[in-house]
Amino acid sequence: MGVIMAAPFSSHERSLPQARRMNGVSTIFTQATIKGMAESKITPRAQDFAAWYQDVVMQGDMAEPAEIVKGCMVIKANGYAVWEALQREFDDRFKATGHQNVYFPLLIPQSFLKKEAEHVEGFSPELAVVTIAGGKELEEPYVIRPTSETIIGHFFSRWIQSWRDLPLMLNQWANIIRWELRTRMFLRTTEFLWQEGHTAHSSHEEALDEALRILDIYAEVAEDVMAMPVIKGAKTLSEKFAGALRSYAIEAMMQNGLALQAGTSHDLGQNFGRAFEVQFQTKEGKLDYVWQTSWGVSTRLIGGLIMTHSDDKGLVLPPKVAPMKGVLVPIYRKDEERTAVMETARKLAQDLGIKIDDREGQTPGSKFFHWERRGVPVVIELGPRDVAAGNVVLKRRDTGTKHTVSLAEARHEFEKMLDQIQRDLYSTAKKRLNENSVQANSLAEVEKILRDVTAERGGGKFVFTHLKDDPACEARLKEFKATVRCIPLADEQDGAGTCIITGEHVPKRVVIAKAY
RNA sequence: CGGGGCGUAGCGCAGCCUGGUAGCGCACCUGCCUUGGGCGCAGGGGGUCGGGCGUUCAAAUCGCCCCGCCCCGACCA
Repeated sequence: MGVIMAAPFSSHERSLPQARRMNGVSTIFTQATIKGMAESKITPRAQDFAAWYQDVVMQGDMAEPAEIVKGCMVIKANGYAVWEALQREFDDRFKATGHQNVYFPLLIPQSFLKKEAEHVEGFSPELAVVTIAGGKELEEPYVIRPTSETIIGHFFSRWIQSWRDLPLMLNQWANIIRWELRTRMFLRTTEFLWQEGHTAHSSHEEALDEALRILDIYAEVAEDVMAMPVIKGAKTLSEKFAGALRSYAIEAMMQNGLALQAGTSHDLGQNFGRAFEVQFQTKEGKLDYVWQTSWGVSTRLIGGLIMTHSDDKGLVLPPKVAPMKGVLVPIYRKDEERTAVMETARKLAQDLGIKIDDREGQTPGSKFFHWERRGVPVVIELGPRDVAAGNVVLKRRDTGTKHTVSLAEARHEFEKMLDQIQRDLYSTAKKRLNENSVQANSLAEVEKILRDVTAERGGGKFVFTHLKDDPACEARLKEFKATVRCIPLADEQDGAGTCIITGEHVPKRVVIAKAY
């Protein structure tokens, strides 16, 4: 056999007759064979997007549910390596813009949360609280940080006295816990990893500049590194961070058309400064509260990455975040072929900086499937025919196309291919975003477009319409479970108009969508 | 927190209705053979059937209670 393997297995295929004839060669697929494969079973996107996502996460060896810990996940090596790549990209940019890394305690005195009225109200429902420690009931319980504004506010007040201490620009990489009712791997888990930046400034203008500068960094990494197009915008007042003056976010569109808030940056004003008495003496000698910002991206980005690029065969990773940019699969039959192929393979792999999949007892076919599922951008095939001809075959994960190139050009072609994949992934995603962005000019129109959209069924759109930034107006969207994702910073459409609820003048269209 | 589903070998499942002491496929181990998209053959190892209590001569199977996970809704990065 050897010629055939049908198209990738999918669940609808399981119901097909067990034996069939292709190219004159009969291939047998028993139900048990397909279902029982340790690596298999990816539900097609069109059938059930949410199930597809779960399958891709697990088959791609990115993560699995912790099972014994409710709502938590184990991030596996392949997934954590992506996180490390993202961490590097962000961390370099934070450092280059004057931020320093620090680490604050995981446990926060419960009373701290209560110091900012809106903050406590926003976070109370999702707090995990430690009441017993060392076998004794604590006098004051600790909450496990859901975010660190409060404890950082406390220390800021000790560290900041004068305008000379400002700006203070810190960042921490940490884990946090928010007791969520509904969890999905990477997108929303009880515990997750993130970075949280916290800065203090002497003027509102400077703080706002900082918040927007960080938003630019978030957008840059999302688009240039993750190949995930985003819309930068302000959150509405009802969607903003609990305790902020105004929140900003980057919003991405997943393949099912649902929005994903992929990063947020907050203008905290003086709210936490007042709550924690973070005062400084101005150049003029007067006392003022500091103007703060906070901002974060989390492991949720990995979920966004997966839902932006992956396909029914499994994970697709942009080269810039892929733990393995390529892998070489050697092909041989007899020992003498093996010797010749492996010798060339070793040189080539070293030249390309990639690994050889030299596992014995596995056919090349099973290796191709293996790396395909794990999203490796380029698979290099090298067999006796190639060695004889001085060639090598490069296969793109995203398009599935193969290119035969000479060994001498392999390195150049490999790098060119990686570069091309990175660009193509972005433009494909960008095109999808554009094609699924529509305008609406009445509430009925918005509802008609979004009413039947769900995470599983898909069909989501970004609906651009004129809506006043008023909780009462947004409440109307709840009737069909949509939200205002953001008020784009740049006017993405056609300027001012009248609010579809109140008829009042609003300066530009907002983005309404269903979201994760 | 409401609704639904599930829990039997590492994974996916059958067995349960009608009790009789556990089975299939994949994975794994050994050998031979194969290798350009999930090779084949032969042999082999692996399970306190989620937990507890009860009914019974006998419980994966029947009854009660508990636990956990997943999915769907209300809340959220």
